[in-house]
Amino acid sequence: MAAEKRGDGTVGKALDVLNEVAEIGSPVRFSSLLKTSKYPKATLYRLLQTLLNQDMLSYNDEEQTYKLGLKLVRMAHAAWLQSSLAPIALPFIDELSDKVGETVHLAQLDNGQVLYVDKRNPSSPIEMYSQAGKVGPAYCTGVGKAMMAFLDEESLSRVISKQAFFKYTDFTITSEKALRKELTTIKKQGIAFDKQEHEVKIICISSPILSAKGRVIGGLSITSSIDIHSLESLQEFKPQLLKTSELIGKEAGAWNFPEQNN
Amino acid sequence: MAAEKRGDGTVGKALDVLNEVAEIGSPVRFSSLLKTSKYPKATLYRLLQTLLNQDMLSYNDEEQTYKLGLKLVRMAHAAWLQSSLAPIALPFIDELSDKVGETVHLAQLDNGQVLYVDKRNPSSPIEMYSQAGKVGPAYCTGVGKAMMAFLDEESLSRVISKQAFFKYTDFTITSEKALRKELTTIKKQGIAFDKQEHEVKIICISSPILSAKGRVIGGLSITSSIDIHSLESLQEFKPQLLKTSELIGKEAGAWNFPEQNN
DNA sequence: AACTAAGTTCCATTATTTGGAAATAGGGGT
DNA sequence: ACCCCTATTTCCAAATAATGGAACTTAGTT
Repeated sequence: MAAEKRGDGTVGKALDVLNEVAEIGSPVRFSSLLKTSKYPKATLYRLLQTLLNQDMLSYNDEEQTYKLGLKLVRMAHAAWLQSSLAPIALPFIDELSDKVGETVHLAQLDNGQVLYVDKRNPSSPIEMYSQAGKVGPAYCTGVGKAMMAFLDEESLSRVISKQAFFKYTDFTITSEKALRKELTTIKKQGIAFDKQEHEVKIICISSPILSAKGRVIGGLSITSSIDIHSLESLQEFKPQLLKTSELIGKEAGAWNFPEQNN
Repeated sequence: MAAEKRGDGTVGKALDVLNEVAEIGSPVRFSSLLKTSKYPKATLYRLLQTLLNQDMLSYNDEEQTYKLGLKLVRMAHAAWLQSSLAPIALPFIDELSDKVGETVHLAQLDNGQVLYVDKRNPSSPIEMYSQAGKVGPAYCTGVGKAMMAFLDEESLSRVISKQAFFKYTDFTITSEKALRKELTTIKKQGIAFDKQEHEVKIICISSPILSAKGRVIGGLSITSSIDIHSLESLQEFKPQLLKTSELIGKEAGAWNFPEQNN
């Protein structure tokens, strides 16, 4: 037995299709989905109809395209409230961002990737769309490395196996060996840096958020650009960053926030 | 024809269960769900397992509780990007919020309710998902009334039939008749006010966002409290509010934003 | 009108879901 | 330790829903 891979009957298939639409990221036509999809025409068609009925997708008559439905936005609000660290961490992040005057990110590990669940940007609002819900690579971001460094070996291997090691910049770590070495250093120092590994000019200092039992429940970072800060000057935020992470970890414990196992 | 009720096979049932968990808003035990649910024990159990497998739900071993999964947060980001007015409206809202220095909300009608898809709060920093994804009543909010006022009769009846007419404050409109009268005035003036109808002390001025063909695609509001503004002083924002709404409507047209039919 | 590509429906076959009932796991309490 | 009560999980034959190849419809082209 062992349905090792995916596949919970029809529901699994439907969510699969939903994911495909999500990943494409823009309105898609039926025929376009059909080309990628592993499901036969009639099946795919019916799955799409069902998802439409359920408001998980919306359909544009004129363009004949499908896209994700607003119902998801609605549900996600509930999910964010009840499943992310964000509501718990909120006051601490506000305070940290006020004090340091830089962009602060709160993230969690989700399926080997970094899922940003909150963000504070004290200065300008413009830049990008909201970060909550956005995902990024774990192996080349500050929060990602900070969280990985404190995983137990089993979880770590699982997460590492999901890394793409794509070379975003000249500084991106592109091998498991180099990554593991870096993680050892990070664990020793309690702090991770992103040295322009994901985006040119963007650097950050980051720490894991640990539960009372020492398990990783999230990550916190202060981000800046090399036009404003050097790695050394980011260092100065270390005490405040660690303090905030610790406070969030404590608070999470008080709220029974689950120890995850990604 | 007309599958009047709900029910797209198993997928529908699974999403139903997901909704139930979402609506409860906090981690739930199996037995607790079972009491509310229309599905028999074994069925409910398997649906929950499937949703767990798919990361739509997460399970807390110690507490034996289910809650919404992070996958939803992730998907919602994609949904927000591709299905809401927010990305299109972003620059216009930034500008409006800068100019007026007050809280600005962007909303859409979703299933008879107001779904907030973006928010700017010039004073305190952005707390993204704390508002995006939030829903509110249509009959007693500025954006809700502004949008309703410009619906065609068919859509309007549908939306009105979904209103609860709960009396939140002394000023809440609690009958269809009174609401329809108010909507007529709003349509004439092109602007709606929330006169503490939803929350005491909170007032707002609001306008619909219309497509080129005059169909409602969203709503925009400037919110304040009676401690700071009177209705008369909110009036002063009318030209800017209308202008911004118009610009967003135009831009949406350029991007082929679909005319919805709520 | 004939051709083509895209989208939709049909329906006999097959695979999944169903749900009552029984088994199992967890607590207390005595 | 034992029993009892409750909550959760598993089983399995019957019932139902999903499947997908093929046929059909629609819209756009030559």
